[in-house]
Amino acid sequence: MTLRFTNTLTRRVEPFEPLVAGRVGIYCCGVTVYDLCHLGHARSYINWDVLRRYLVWRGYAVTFVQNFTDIDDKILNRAAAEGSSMEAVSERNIEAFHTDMDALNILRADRMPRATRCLDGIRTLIQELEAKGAAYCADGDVYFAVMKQQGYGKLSGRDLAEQQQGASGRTATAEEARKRHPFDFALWKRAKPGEPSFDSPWGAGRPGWHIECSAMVRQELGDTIDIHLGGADLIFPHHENEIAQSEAATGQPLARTWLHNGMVNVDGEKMSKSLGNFTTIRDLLASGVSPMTLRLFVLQAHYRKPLDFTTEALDAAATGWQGLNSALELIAGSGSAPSTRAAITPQPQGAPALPAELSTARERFIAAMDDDLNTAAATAVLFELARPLRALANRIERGDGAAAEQRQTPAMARRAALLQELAGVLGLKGEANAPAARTAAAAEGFSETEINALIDQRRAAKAAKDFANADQIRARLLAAGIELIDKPGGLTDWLRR
RNA sequence: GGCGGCAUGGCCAAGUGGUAAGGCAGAGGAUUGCAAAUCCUUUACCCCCAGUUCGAAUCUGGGUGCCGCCUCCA
Repeated sequence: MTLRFTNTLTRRVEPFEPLVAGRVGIYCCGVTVYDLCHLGHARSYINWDVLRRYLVWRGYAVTFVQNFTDIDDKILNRAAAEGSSMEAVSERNIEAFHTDMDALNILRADRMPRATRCLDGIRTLIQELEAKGAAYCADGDVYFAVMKQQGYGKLSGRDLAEQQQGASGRTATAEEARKRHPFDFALWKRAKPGEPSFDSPWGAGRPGWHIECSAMVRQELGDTIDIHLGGADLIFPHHENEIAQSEAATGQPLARTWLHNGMVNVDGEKMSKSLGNFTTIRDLLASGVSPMTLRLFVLQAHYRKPLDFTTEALDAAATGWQGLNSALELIAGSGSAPSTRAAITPQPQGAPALPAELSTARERFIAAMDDDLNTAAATAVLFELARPLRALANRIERGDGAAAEQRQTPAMARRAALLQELAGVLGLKGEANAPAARTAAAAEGFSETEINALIDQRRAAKAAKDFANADQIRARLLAAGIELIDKPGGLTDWLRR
């Protein structure tokens, strides 16, 4: 079984072979930092984080580069609207990006270049394109000449000759008039009065959107990289244009493999700012959805398919995560397995002989992930591994002494270690959440002392065989979201539901 | 209009030629004063039509429906 990916460039599933054996260079298109990240970003970066973790686990030396677009009309508009500066808006949102991504357990990229700090590379690239006749300057703007580039449209499956007809109605604006072809795009934009600008051979201005990625890829990873990542909505024009620029300049393929993730939909439509149907990551987390629930929700679907975001589906993921989590926390509680909460590490060479069931589980996990990152099938393996552990954890929680003993058996320990290792490859880590749940319950109307008092009342009622009264107390607390759990020895515990 | 993708049980979602993973929800039983947890059992002819094949959810053709891109977008 070999690792295979669906390459957007060839539209087929093909075996993955890095340019240099054992090393993988990855470039992931980042965000334009004019606002907070929403669930679409979360989905994309969770998927690519798993790709990265998996490659590392399989023993590749991965260099992962992700950019920030920190100059753009939207950032300037935002800065103008709030009376601050481009830098202030960018800095704030870069910080927010890190906070949100860290919360989702997404590993930080090895290098995170910013457009405003790569201007030398950008200017050099544009000059090379100009020298080769692939770019032209028009009134302070510089455009890429798509007609000069053989194969333009190969990524998105577009044919320039056919596309021209459909574009005939769009040449009215002043900018369109300066272009030689409607698909020509800006490499450098002349500065408008009052806007931040940078010097260049073509006058003061700033880089176009697409050129920064071409320059950063080259600067950080070289002319040809192994994998280029992004959302499906970037295929055209962004990635098409990146390819055109880079390949016109270097004469080399920009990336061997192009991977694109599907969109997050709401009510069947793409989540986007313009439709106003987006939820930010921090809003979702603030609403009480755990980061790992979101992660599981994303990973239970295949990365290329659209993912419909509904509260029902998210609730299902939350319940599913509780099960996995209790299995993972059982491990953490036993202190017998090594923690994989830090960065992912390669799987041990010459893995120890495992019992047949576990060894099969591990193979199924690898086969699923090798098959174009089939995380949905991979999570199924996790659930199957977790089932006995989860059952054990629940019995321990409810006071079953025999269950506590079983936790220590070698069979359970091996199963637990494997579960934790594979969960770590997917970036899933145990969350201890009981204390927070109690605080929330107490805030909802019943103080902890009141709850304890009611439990005492109920115990007395039970002793007097007054079950009607006992059940009434249970119902009363349940209505407030507090569940009573009777344990052996006449003890009663409670949980926030 | 052009390009690309998707249609699997109540919901989500794997499965690319040999009689359908997994999660959520549901049902029956054991157990429990009740509840919870646990254990056992259980719920799909894979959008429609035609074709290829010994055999198709899986391949081919046609149809229907939905989505994305073609303008900034993960």
